[in-house]
Amino acid sequence: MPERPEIPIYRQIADQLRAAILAGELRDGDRLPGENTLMREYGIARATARQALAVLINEGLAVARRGSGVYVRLFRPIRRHGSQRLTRWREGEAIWEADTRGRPYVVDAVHVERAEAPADVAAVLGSGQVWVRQRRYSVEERPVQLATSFYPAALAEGTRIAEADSGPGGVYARLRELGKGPSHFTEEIRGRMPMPPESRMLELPAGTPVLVVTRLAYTAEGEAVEFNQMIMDAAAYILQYDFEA
Amino acid sequence: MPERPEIPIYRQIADQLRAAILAGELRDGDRLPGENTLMREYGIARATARQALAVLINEGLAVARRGSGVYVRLFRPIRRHGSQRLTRWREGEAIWEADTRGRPYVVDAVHVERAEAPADVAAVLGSGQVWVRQRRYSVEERPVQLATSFYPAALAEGTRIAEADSGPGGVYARLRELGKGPSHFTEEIRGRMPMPPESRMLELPAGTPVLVVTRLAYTAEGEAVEFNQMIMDAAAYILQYDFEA
DNA sequence: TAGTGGTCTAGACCACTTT
DNA sequence: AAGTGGTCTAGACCACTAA
Repeated sequence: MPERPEIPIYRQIADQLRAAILAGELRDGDRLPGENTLMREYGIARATARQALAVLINEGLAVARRGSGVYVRLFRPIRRHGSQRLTRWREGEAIWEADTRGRPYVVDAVHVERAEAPADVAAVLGSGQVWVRQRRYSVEERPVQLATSFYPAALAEGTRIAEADSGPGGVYARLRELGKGPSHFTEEIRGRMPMPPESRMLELPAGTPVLVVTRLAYTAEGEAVEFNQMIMDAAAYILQYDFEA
Repeated sequence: MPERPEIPIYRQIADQLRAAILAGELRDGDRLPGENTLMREYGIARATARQALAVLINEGLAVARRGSGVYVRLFRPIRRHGSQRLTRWREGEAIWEADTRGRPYVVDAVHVERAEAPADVAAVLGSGQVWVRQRRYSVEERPVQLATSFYPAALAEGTRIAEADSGPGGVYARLRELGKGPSHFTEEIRGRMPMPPESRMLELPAGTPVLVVTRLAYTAEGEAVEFNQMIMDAAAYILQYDFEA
């Protein structure tokens, strides 16, 4: 086995399995050799076999199903257009429709409340009191995004922005009715591993990072009217931005 | 110890340590309790203590240094602007701490060659033969990005695009001289765990995802002149895009 | 030299899935 | 009932770091 004894056994095994996956010998959903198989085949201890499989699981290339086996992971991303998608809100259509292109989607875990803004949010919105809208998006039964939006309380108070159902056209339509329609946006994107609550809400298998998109929306006058933070299953998304030189 | 026996011991320990990190009790660079400490303190076996620490390491919250200990991880990102036209919208609004000013990039691992294009590249550039430019960027001694650019061979042949040093102003200046200056860009962003070669080149600790940015550059006439794929240490970058409704 | 993390063995019991 | 992954114990030897 130790063709290259300087490389740990569990890494050699992981490398072989990864190569098989990337070469297409093992496809999406295929079953990988399990712990017992690896123990027999390579003459190693249980923990070592687990370690090899853990490498692939932590790379997001495989998922473990208790009582069943370890399987090659699927990747069917949603394409999200950053620069073009927001042009359609004027027509009263929910922004989310643009992303899924007719694929069925579900919004749940909706939670709307008035609260004191975290320091970073307050600094941007210039308002200590905010209305907070939280929700979760799922596509084809699979949760893919958690979103939390903040709006200055002075703006949202008494409007449907402060209700669970924000009405036709969503929050942006309400803002426009207030003469505060968003016209400029900035989006910041970071990548990191999920925290446990995010992992739970998005039902993420080990080895899946999240994309954190923070969007700020401004009126034409430069007033910040929305702070929106989205936590996305990185395996579920491709973000696309178009711009000119 | 088992306040909630349904939660595995190693998770309970990891949760306590994570809470201490997020609460600021343990700061960037601080040493976490090591394996031996956890074994004594919780009366657990070695493997269990390792498992607890592995959770934090895989979340990117900690890094292990052999022979030394496990430490809380630093996060000092670089802010990368995808579209810089709307700079007035970002003054005084940096949400996440980022230090971009005056930090020079060092470029190494430069490799330029003529090759046959991969299928996806060929489909975009409309050219099977391409010149490939690879390089690595580092900031403050730390490698942060790998980049691979493809140019149609018919365009690059005989120009400095096909040389290691592309000359003043870089490749884009050469393209302009050819009357093929890029004027429209699209960038696609994905997040995933790194493959071993990427991990090695970027010297990534376990638990750090990468951001994969694929940029396509088009002339004003709509001709694709560059396919550029960047692999970025996700802990080192914030990507920012500005746009209007 | 003492302590640390990295790798590995050889067991064990459990919950869960599949047959 | 058999097989699977999830958790855990109790050891071992090693390479590396720091005092």
